[in-house]
Amino acid sequence: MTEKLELNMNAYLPLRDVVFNTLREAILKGELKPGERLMELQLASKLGVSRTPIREAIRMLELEGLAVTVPRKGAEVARMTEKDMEDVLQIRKALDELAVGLACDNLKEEDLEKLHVALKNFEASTRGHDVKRIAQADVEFHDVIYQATDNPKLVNMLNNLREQIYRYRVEYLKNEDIYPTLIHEHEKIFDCLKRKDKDEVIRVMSYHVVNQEMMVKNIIREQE
Amino acid sequence: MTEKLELNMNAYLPLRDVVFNTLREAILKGELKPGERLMELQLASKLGVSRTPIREAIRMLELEGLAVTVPRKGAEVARMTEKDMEDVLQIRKALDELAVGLACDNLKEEDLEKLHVALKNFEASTRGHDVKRIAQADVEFHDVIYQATDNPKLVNMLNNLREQIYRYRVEYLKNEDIYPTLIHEHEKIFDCLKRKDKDEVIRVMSYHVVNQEMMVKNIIREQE
DNA sequence: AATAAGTAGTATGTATACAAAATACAGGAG
DNA sequence: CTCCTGTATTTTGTATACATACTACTTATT
Repeated sequence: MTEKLELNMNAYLPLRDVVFNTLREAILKGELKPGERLMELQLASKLGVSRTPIREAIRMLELEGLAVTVPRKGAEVARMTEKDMEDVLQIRKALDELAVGLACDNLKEEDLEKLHVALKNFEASTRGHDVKRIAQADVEFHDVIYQATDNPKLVNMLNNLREQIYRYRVEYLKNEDIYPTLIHEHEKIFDCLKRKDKDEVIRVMSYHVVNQEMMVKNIIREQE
Repeated sequence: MTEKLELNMNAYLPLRDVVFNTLREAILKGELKPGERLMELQLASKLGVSRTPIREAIRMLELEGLAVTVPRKGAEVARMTEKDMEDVLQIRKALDELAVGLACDNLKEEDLEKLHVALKNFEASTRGHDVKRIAQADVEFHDVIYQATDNPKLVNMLNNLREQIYRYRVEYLKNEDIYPTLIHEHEKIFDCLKRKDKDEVIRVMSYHVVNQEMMVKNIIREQE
């Protein structure tokens, strides 16, 4: 039969998505710096594709807030001022509170276990010095909560907001002094969820995000 | 899809943006119905442009949540289930609460005046029978609040969320019985903002959105 | 009659060609 | 020296061509 051949072809992704993911990664990792121009021809030759998928990927980055384009001038990696960061974190605070509240209502026993694993995993990661791994472990902890909201649109928006501050988060995670605080806050969130104490978990999450905001703002101020 | 779909070429804008706006309007107005396919060639010939700007516009609609594309199959106007609507309104409730709280902190005297004008304007519009005008007046009332948040990103997200339920909102606004309630709620919001009673205005706004949610859900249930 | 294979037609994915606008720079006028 | 301007170059905007996958219909086989 010809069945298996078709299965192999299923692994196929449109180039625009491959390009989109590649550029997004590069921006988040800081390989493409804020303000850097995204020139279609240059990117096309660098990635070995034509301009068409590049252009479509840029349109997508644009709506994700990772790129800004000026008509007839082109696109560049979005710059972030302190004000932009405040705006993003203000929204993120509201949505993280919503998410953790929903999670508190919905969490199953198995979710709590996953959360506990993620918690321990984060704690362990801070004993190493691999900042990316720490950031990843933190993402995974919060992801368990996001998934429990049973609201895909909300998950999507929270991931997007997280993306927008990722560059700066990695910076502040280099400061090892904050690890104990972060771990403690994660533990408190976990405890509240276990006890189904909705009001309290929202309060803790709120504090957790505000803390982040101050850290990130310090980073930005230093960079300027 | 036999409507005309004409482009407004007056503005000096890249065609992708013109096409994007045109298609978005058509979807919101219901000229393009949920589930309807968005075929590039067909749209291109109908709008008198090539496929390129159409494709880029579709990528943008996709990230706005107004279109869904399946690789190698094409795009279609996003369908909305009752669950999707719940999800959107859950988020909207959280962000509207945030917005009205911020507005309460920031509102200047002139903003209050603008809000009062919008309030009266809405009231007046309900005495006519032009549903679109009523919807527009409602949008303008809430826009004054959004603008006062001084958070462009939040404004953007709220506008996007509003877009996603616009089709159904216009439906429920056809029910004239609800006008007094809506007017009363708007008045309460205005009064609270005038008195700078932040806690209360958030409570009222929350109620306002929950009310909408129930109405919209009824509409969807009727349609199924 | 039902199903499978083959085939024509259609739609999307990608590349490239051409047009128009923006930018950079050189040279000349004041 | 500064500013303006014209031209060359670069870059984006748009259209089109070609390749490939999908759809639907027809035909053949059981």
